[in-house]
Amino acid sequence: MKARAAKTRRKTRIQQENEERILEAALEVFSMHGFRGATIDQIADAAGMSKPNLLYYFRTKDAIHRLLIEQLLDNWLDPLREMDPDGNPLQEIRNYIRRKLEMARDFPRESRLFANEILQGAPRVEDVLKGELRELVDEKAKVIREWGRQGKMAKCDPYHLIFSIWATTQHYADFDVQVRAVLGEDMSGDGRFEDAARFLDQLFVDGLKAPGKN
Amino acid sequence: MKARAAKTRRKTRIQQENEERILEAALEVFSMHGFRGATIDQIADAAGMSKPNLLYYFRTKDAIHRLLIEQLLDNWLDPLREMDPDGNPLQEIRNYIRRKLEMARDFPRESRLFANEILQGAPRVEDVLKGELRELVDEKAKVIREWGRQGKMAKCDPYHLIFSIWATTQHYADFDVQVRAVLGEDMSGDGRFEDAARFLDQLFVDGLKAPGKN
DNA sequence: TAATAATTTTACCGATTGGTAAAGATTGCA
DNA sequence: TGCAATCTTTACCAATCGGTAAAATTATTA
Repeated sequence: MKARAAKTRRKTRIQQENEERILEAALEVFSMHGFRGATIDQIADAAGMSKPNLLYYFRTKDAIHRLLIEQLLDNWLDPLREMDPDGNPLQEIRNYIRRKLEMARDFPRESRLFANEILQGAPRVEDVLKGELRELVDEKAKVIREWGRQGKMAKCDPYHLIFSIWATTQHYADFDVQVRAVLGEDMSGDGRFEDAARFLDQLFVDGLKAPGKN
Repeated sequence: MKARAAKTRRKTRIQQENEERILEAALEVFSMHGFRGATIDQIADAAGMSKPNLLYYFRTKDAIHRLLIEQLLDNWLDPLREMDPDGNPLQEIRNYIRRKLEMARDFPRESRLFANEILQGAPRVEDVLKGELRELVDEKAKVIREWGRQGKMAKCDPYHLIFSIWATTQHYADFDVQVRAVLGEDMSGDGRFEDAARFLDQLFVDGLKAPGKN
């Protein structure tokens, strides 16, 4: 522990700055090409430094990726954690959807980094998925089921509800290229976002059947 | 044209078999690692042949990928094409959802191949997205809007409706690892599929508000 | 300001990448 | 059966991959 303490000494100003630049560049590259498709040269290029210089701060490509994923997972589950068992069910779900949608808008690269990781078999996050994530979802699933039992919202499969919220919101980050191709580039990002938010609100609350018919 | 005709002569039995084996292997590898993350050696390995032998049938890595994407797009849009303007709106939408869900179940690698491509900026399918895909979606969006206008279903943004159908259904193929991690490996694929189908039916038709309340 | 620590550059390494040349083996057919 | 067309293997290539060694430079501090 003493020996380690010497290694864990305070970070230099330069170290601080360069690690940030590297992580920023790596997020850009990894989110675009996935782990195997990304190269250290690309990241170094995007960070505006030489490859050996980059490797002075992170000893391996894997180390950069690992840290990025770690930081990502820290924030990723927050919106779900915030879902309040004592709140108004429909309002809680609507809030959750909106928060997830905001994250897709504000952190699309993080979303794609995660999507790439899952899509390619999640070799580096499997334990988190089966541990932390699963526990949190189990917990919130119980809450949602209880809401249904109490007649505060429709009874439904809470797991698939959560999946469908993840899917619909993250879609706007992960499939951004497709969304833009279909809607046209000219529509502003904010307009798209507001339209999406309005639609998802409607879908998750009322569904699509003709109004007035029950 | 005459000169080309000579090249387009009938395929040998061996050629037929080997091209199939290669495409099958390539689908496996590309869908797992994306274009840049996949290597010819991996594909050749999976196809049980040497790299130069593989390159006898496909002259470049790109050519294999291109053909796979081409074949994929042929089938991918069929369910949407089949949506009948003269059918019962809600039933047509439910059918569309089910067909897409079946595709996610039966062709998960194709779904992931496409997802990888879009996620990584869609460099090889941009023209299809902005052309064929966009036109089809525009056409069906008009149909859905008309359904709303006639009071046969709720008025809603048809584009975001289509996005949300794509997102929710493809999620089960693209994020399979995550879905399994949360639901547990033990649940059979069929059970998962039926649960998902039932939930999506409920969501898209009735939404989540408590039944009886309008 | 001198010495020490931190940072950057230059030059490189072996392994792997996508792809080729050409000789050898196999196949189908007259 | 012979022979041309098809197929497969062996041996390679230049470029790029992730990563290292060590000298040269810059920043920090006693």
